[in-house]
Amino acid sequence: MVSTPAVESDLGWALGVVFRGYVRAAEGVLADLPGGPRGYQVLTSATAGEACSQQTLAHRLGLDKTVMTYLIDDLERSGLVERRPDPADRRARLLSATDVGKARLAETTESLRGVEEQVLAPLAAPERDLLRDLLRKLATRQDNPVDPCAEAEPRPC
Amino acid sequence: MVSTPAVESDLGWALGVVFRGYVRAAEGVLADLPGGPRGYQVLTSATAGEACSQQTLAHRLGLDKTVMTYLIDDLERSGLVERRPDPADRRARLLSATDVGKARLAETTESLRGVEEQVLAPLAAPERDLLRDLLRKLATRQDNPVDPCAEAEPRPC
DNA sequence: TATTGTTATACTCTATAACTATA
DNA sequence: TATAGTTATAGAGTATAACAATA
Repeated sequence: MVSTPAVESDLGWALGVVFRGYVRAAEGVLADLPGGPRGYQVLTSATAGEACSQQTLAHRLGLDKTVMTYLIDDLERSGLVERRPDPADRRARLLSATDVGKARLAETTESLRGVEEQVLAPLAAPERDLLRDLLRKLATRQDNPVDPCAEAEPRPC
Repeated sequence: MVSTPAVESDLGWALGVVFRGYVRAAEGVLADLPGGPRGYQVLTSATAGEACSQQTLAHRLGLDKTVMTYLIDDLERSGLVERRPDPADRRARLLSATDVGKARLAETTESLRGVEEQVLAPLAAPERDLLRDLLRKLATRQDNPVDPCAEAEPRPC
């Protein structure tokens, strides 16, 4: 009668287990990257030129703006990203990845592919793709518009 | 060229956004329940009689054993659960939900169903079920065996 | 006056280790 | 000696608020 534990029907429980499992699995790969998983996400955005302002990036990544400051401090100290005043609004900082940062991102991304496959390993291949798609769809729609700078839309960044 | 942000292909990013989204959405419902989302999970397990020992429960829920102590302290102070020494091993505590706790759980579970639907709202109905199934499948397999007490199996709990 | 980013402070959460009681 | 649980302490992580520069 205990064959199907009650917690398992809780979406929050499943999400938590999977999320923690991913973070734990990615720890090895992201350990020496400043900021860990979040540093990786910032570096990704900086490389893709999506870092219009620290604040919009912070919102997109689900972080506090003060955390974003520390995070970028560390990444900049390691020579992975640079920030300079936005000529159009000198209060804001434009974030960009250095060549070193881009190379580092490429390596890390490659390693993370392996981690993701490892985390999703209990599922069959088509299920893995399905889960990826569903999560991405949910994340993008629940979060905010697709355009990274669409919130305060004075210019396309 | 900025139409598909780079972070969005990162499984970790999607998981984080969805997980945080769920936690935020559930906050209202779980605010006055001691321990929040984790208190809810403990209460669920206690009601279902899956709380063979605090330690196995802690592992199942992804918590430290010390955190489990505080969590149960709060739930017990609120009269939702009880713990008493396991007659078969008086070092361990058997956790059970009180009648008040069971009633509270029923209410909360009902409210959470609504929250889950709200979180999954961006998906079509069949996609929602699919995502639930995939997450549960992944969580149960990645976590540990189905039997809640299968780790140290001296007796079936 | 409002906003971006920084800094300083305080608070919460979590992990570590020491302790008790049982085995 | 080893384990379940508790307690105390310390550390990391996080949020709050005050500040500087720019709009």
